[in-house]
Amino acid sequence: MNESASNYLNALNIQQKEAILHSEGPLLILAGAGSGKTKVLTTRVAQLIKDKKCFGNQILCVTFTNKAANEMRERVLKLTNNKSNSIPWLGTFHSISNKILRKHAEAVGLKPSFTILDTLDQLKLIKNILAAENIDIKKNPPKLIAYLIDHWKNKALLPANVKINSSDYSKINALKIYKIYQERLRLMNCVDFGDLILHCVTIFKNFKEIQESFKKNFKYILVDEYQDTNYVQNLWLNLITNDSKNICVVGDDDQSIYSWRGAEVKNILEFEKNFTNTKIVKLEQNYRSTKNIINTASSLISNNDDRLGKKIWSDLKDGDKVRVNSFSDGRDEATGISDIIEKELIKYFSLNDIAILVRAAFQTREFEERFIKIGLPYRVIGGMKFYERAEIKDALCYLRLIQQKNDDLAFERIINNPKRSIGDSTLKKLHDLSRTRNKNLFETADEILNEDELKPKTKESLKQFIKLVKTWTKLSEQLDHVQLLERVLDESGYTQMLINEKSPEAEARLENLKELRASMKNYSNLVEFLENISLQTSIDEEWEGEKINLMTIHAAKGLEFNCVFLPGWEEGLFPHQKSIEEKGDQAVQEERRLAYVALTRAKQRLFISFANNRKYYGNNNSNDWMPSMPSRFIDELDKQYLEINETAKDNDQDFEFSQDFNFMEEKKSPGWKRYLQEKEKIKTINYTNNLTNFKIGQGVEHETFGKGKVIHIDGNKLLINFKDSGEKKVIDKYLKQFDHE
DNA sequence: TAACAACGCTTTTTT
DNA sequence: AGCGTTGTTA
Repeated sequence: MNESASNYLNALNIQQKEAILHSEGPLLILAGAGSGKTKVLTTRVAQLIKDKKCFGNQILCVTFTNKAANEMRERVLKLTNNKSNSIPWLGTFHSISNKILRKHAEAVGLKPSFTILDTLDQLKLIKNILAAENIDIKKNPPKLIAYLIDHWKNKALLPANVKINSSDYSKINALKIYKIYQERLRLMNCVDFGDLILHCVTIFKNFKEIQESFKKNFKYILVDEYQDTNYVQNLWLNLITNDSKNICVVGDDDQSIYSWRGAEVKNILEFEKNFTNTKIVKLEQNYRSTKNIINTASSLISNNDDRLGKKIWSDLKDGDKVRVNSFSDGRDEATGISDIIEKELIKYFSLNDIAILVRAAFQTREFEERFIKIGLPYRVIGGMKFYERAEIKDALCYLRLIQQKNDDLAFERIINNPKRSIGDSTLKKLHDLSRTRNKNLFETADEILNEDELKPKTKESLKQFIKLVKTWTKLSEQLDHVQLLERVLDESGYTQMLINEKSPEAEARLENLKELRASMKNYSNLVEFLENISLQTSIDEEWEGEKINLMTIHAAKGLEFNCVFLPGWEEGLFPHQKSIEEKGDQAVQEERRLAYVALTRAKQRLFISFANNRKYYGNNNSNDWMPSMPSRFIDELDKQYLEINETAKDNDQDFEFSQDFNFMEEKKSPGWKRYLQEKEKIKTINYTNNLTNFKIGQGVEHETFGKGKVIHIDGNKLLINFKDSGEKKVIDKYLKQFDHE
């Protein structure tokens, strides 16, 4: 062992060392939140290479997200001083499967240049099939069918293997669609996310020599976030694991939050039954959070059953108590949190150290509005995916069609975009003809230019389009992919269409297309670009700059922040109503694990909050407030680690968070009465707030911005011209009168 | 065919 | 409030 290797081993605790040095045979690492599991995994990989147990390309290392994979790659390379291509098989299940499938596409009847469809393409395809089969779209919602297909794939079930035991019509229809769907995918040379993995499994099962070559190559296997693997992923792993059984999985049953995607905690619970002589290592020391945070999180998760029973502990200081705040409504919550950030945190922490983690994506909106208003920079992580934007998809579909004429979905998307007077009726005709002639849409369109199927005007328009695509196809052999895109956007009239629009949105779209061009330069040719773009979540999430982080709890998995805000801890939102309706107590337990993940993201400061009223669906009528109750999870937190602030409820000293949950039925319950009282009070507050006492031209003073003058009034929001900090919008309650000379 | 109004549904979480 | 689907009109 060389010097630097022993150095980095010294920085580890006993269990961590144990996990790293136990290189042979099955190993299960139960790693609590913040227990240094990434460190263990990266060090383990580095150690295998340094000890010459194998080459970097003989290690299969599977992570859950691209972000995690990139981070691991960086850290391993740092430890081994190696080149970036030295661990080629480090990636997500999907990206590794993609790589395998490109090599062996023919084994499942595909060409290596297959396209990966995203969720929207999938849905569109299902809709098309439903239309062609004359199946009622209302009785058979495409989304439900997509969901069922996904579930079957997660269970490794091809159409022929699906068993439906009841006379469940929606499932019978869905299965029928599934069959056609798979045929269509093959004809278009496309796969969906689920196929990436399932096709690999099929190949491993049907082609022993291919399976053997991988089994032989992968001397060591490592799997991160094992608690979130589903049946087909686990099967995939088993098929690729060789007789030496050098498989090391890392997971935390308390952090299993993807059962809705087919994840089976069973995999981690039964790992030792599957592999005899499994070595189990528990990492229980938390290096991330203060004692108060860890103890709060532990008290919550202890309410779950069926745990493997880790006891995580922290050696760090107690730290501040976890704060629980109550607000009158969602907007108030956003205001309150931004106040805490400005008044308490900004002095000690970078904005990058601050995160707001929400249960559902729509919750970020109120915070965005607030931050825009007061001028605090923020970033939303994992929001709109770059390649999902309409203009990007349009551009990609042009390229997809150029590269692969049988991509009907691409054809359909761009045929009338920009408008070419080729509308629904023409498209319907094309679809029908293509089905009877057994040709793809492009071929069919090309063919009927010589026939009398279409009106002359439509025919001419279609002719122009076909001609353009053919020209681009020829050009694609001479030009590089970036130049090709430029030609396409130009000659198709797409750019001109956006320029003509003259709206800010159109300008943003043009900007996005520029960004697309820039990102294409990272790939050497069109095929390579198209092969990889679909698996890219977004074009390198910009982490640069000083910004507050906004994201869902799911997206925050694996991350940590000094200061964490957890808003919206209300019954119905968290735990979410839908999840409870679907799966009852099992779902509540998963929601609780999600809450546990949320709590354990925090290193130093943790703020939980709930609002007494929340508006859903962006309803602006003041009477459409949904009354909300504090989440049961707040009740489950051990109070000795909390500091509770009932800012919106100062009249009720012995207020308890646990209110009567079924208040709808029992309207005379104390909880209901209290709610009515609160509602009255909130109305009063809002009323007085809207009538501000300040007048335009008046001198005012603000705690942080100093002195200034009122220049505009909008309800209780005032635009102030501050002497030192310029124009800012503030709410009147933060202003004092200041009579200037 | 395209442009526009009306309507109803939505929001759980994602590779 | 925002989107997609449906209906109406030029």
